[in-house]
Amino acid sequence: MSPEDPHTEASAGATVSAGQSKRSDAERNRGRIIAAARAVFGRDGLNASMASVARETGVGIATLFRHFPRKEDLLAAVFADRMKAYAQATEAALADPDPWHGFTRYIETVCAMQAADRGFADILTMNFPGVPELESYHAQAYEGFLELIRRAKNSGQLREDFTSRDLVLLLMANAGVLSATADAAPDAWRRLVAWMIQSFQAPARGRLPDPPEDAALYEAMRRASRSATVPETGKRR
Amino acid sequence: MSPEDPHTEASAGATVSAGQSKRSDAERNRGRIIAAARAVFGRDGLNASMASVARETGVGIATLFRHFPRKEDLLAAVFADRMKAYAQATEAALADPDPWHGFTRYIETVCAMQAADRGFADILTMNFPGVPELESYHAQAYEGFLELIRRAKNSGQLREDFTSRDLVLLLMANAGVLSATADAAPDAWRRLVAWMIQSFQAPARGRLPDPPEDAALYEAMRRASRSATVPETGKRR
DNA sequence: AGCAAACCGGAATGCCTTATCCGATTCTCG
DNA sequence: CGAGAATCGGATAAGGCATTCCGGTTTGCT
Repeated sequence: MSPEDPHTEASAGATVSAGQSKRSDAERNRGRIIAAARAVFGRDGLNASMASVARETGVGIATLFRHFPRKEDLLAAVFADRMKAYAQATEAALADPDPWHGFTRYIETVCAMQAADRGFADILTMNFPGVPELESYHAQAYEGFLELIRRAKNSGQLREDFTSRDLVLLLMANAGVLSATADAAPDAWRRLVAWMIQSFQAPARGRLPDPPEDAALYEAMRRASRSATVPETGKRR
Repeated sequence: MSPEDPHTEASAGATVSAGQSKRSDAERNRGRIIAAARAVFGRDGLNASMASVARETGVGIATLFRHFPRKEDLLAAVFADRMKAYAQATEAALADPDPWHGFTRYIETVCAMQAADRGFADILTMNFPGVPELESYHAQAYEGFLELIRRAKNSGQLREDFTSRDLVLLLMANAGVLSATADAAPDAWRRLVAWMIQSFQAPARGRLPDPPEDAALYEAMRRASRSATVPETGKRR
């Protein structure tokens, strides 16, 4: 198979069983919705409204919600292929003969994916416990990244105290820079990433505070995903 | 008084000369509102609702809006003293005999202020062109930081290619980490800051992409402040 | 060609936000 | 201690959001 050419493939069969049992106009609209949503979320970020997606597609609101009953479902359909690319990026990086170069190129690639798609930037710092399409790729990418770390450390070029949680930290930091700079300074993120990568390089320049616990980070990402789909109804106390 | 034009006098009194000419209960309420708002914005971030501030204070919505006609005005009153502390932190850092230590401690202090107050974390990555209380402190802090950079570079411990825009970048990145981790991993930001500071230290480990233009960063911060006060009404095109 | 089921779009619901109106209360000064 | 004006607070407006309802239209099968 040729795994390149993700676009046409993904938009056609975004979910596995979406294939047949629909009427042709419904099938066509589903594809158009996903394409339009990709553009809208990529431009305006994850909290672009469902109405704006419907408008961009040229269909009514009801049509949108019939195909994707909750906003979460649309997000899953739109970002499934990006998550797939995200997971596959580790394989490409592992194929690099130079462990350190593979490691840095992976980080740059992932952060560039965030920069290219403001919605995806947010998605990467979230977990969607009810959406296996996104979660499984997330786990898969995590596995690959662990191997990347192991190789880079063995080569002596990655600091020993680097952990996988540091990537999550960088993704969150990068999302912050991207959402703050947006179109006004679209390349600012590159400088942040460069600062961080140079710091990751061995030898260590000093001690670091302990990274956050895995469980704590997971909890943080889970909360973020809740407040992103449900519009900020959180009044605690 | 002329009923035709009630707001010029009112806004002047609310912002500049908040001292005397009010009734005692109004004066007392003003103080209580600011205290409550400080707590609410610190806990929930900048987009906590005005209603929640009124509830926390124990006053009606109208009272809140009479004292602070726009949300922006309340933000200015609440964060003026933090901005002052932010500006004064450069003086403390300049008093440090060790230029590098003063530089790093300043960065840690500022990022700690972000972590201690989620509202302030956002404020620092924004500009409020219509609010001199915030803007002037911003400018003052900027001046002090330039001097800090000069000293640290002269001592040979700060990389020559560091610029003041890198602090803005770090503040944006830190805001991203803080808003993503929140209570779930409240110390995660310390690790990000440590990574960055170690990278700032001379000698340079490699080249960096150019920092964003000053004008571009300013524009980005200005936009952020607009979308923070006005609730996301931005429909361009 | 006909006809039912599936699908469509827009109007409507309910909850949120910032901001304003107006009748009731409370402070202040004589 | 008694007006009168400043201040209070709940109801209300205006608009954004995700989501649902319903009458009209299109499709596909016979």
